[in-house]
Amino acid sequence: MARNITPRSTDYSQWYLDIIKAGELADYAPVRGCMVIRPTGYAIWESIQRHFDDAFKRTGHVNAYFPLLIPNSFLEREAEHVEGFAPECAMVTHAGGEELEEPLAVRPTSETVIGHMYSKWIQSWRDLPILINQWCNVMRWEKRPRLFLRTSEFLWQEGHTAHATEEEAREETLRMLEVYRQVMEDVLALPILVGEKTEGERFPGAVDTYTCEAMMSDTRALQAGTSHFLGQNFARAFDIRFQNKEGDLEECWTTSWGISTRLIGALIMTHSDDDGLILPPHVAPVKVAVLPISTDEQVLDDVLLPEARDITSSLNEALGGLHTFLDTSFHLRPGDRFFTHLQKGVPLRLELGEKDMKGGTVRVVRRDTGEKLDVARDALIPTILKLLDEIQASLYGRAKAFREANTSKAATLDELKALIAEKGGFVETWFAGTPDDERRVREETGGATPRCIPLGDDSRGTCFITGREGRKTVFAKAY
RNA sequence: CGGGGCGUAGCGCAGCCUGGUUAGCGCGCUUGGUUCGGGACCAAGAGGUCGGAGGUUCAAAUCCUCUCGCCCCGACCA
Repeated sequence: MARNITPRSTDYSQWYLDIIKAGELADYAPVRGCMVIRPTGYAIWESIQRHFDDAFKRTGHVNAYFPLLIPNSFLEREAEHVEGFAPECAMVTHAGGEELEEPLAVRPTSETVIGHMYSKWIQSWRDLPILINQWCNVMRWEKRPRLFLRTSEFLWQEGHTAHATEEEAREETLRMLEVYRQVMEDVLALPILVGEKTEGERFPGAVDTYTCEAMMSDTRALQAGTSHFLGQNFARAFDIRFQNKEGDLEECWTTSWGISTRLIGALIMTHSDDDGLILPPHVAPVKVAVLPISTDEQVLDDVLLPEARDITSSLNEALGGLHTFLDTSFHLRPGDRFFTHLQKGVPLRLELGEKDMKGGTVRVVRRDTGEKLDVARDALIPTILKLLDEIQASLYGRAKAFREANTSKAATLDELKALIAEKGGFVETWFAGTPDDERRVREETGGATPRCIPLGDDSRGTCFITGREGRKTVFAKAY
């Protein structure tokens, strides 16, 4: 049988779905727009969770859990928030065989319930800050679902913090943005453009929204994570007040920030090739697959398997976890066994056969380059550690070079239109427009939206729409 | 919600226009054999109320009506 993945150049959507299918990552669920995350995909999510959760803990956050069902009246308390989320809320109207007095929303995000609880928990300046994170599922009834990128139900993490001062809340917003950037770059090997959202792209109810933007291998942008400075909007709506040192009542300043299973989609669309997924070693649940190869059962039992077990356990020890998979599917032929791991993105494959045993070597194959190395058994463990680091760095470097090659500049709307139509990718502009201008650009360019105003760049120039002085703004078509 | 397309075996499809024995093909699956270091081959099997309901007809996967569901492209969005 020939390859079962549509080439990326032929049909990107199909390619993406094929990789998910071939890698056994996820399926559509019986309910429209919902997905089933299969064990292979879920292991990736657990790995992502672990890395982010560690980073949250290091920055002083703790985990908690808030309810799935939110009274509709809660959502209505913040005007922009309800306007933004009402259209995509799933509502529970009946329970216990009766119609409910008040419909309950299946949480699309938890600012409201958490705000409600914070107002009870916070009395004094001594209660602040509150730094809580929640790992949970949310539901947004999207018009057009796409596995991992936009499913009706998805898994995510939402951090919600409350602070005594604006300055502290703003610091928190940017701190978590930086935490996101670091984990995404160092662990997921995703080059990230961090910046501020324009007015039209802001989170409903936020004062400022910051974002991590990544570029997929079809040059479209993907919003990989966001961090919001909510000002006192939710504190006002939910009465989150505290008494300061002087004895006066003040409203809190709150933040929220989130990443989701969408990151799995980002991994797929950044690193995969036409053979399947390629996982950066730091996030890969299985970093090394060990395949003893022989048709001789005696040789397998007496020589290869003991050796493979030995390699597996020393590797697990060296890697500090169960990251090595000993493949004993001997009912399959070698080619089939190779492709299983290839499609699932395992960074390194070790082949151990009689030839290798005689030569005192192990065949090591890199997933990212296909390069094959015969490594001396004595040097195996350190070589693998080194190779994993190399793969990690190489995947990041490759993606970053790709992003840079697909980033350009436009000074006028016509230039932007031409670039979006012909080249795609990120286009840097000067922009000072309103949400109406954003809509206009979107229509005129066939879908380009402002992705962000990059952080740490205070340069100014003439806005390509209004002619006023504008900030550097990156436009792109986004998922 | 607008525009397109599709429902036939676990998956992917052909057959439909022009109705006619027992509904086919590829992959996968089962069994046996030969293979086995980058997706094997041979042989024998299992597996279908042709999305659903109604109608036309001697006869419907095929024609007609209604209905349900799914996918793609837009608008909306992490």
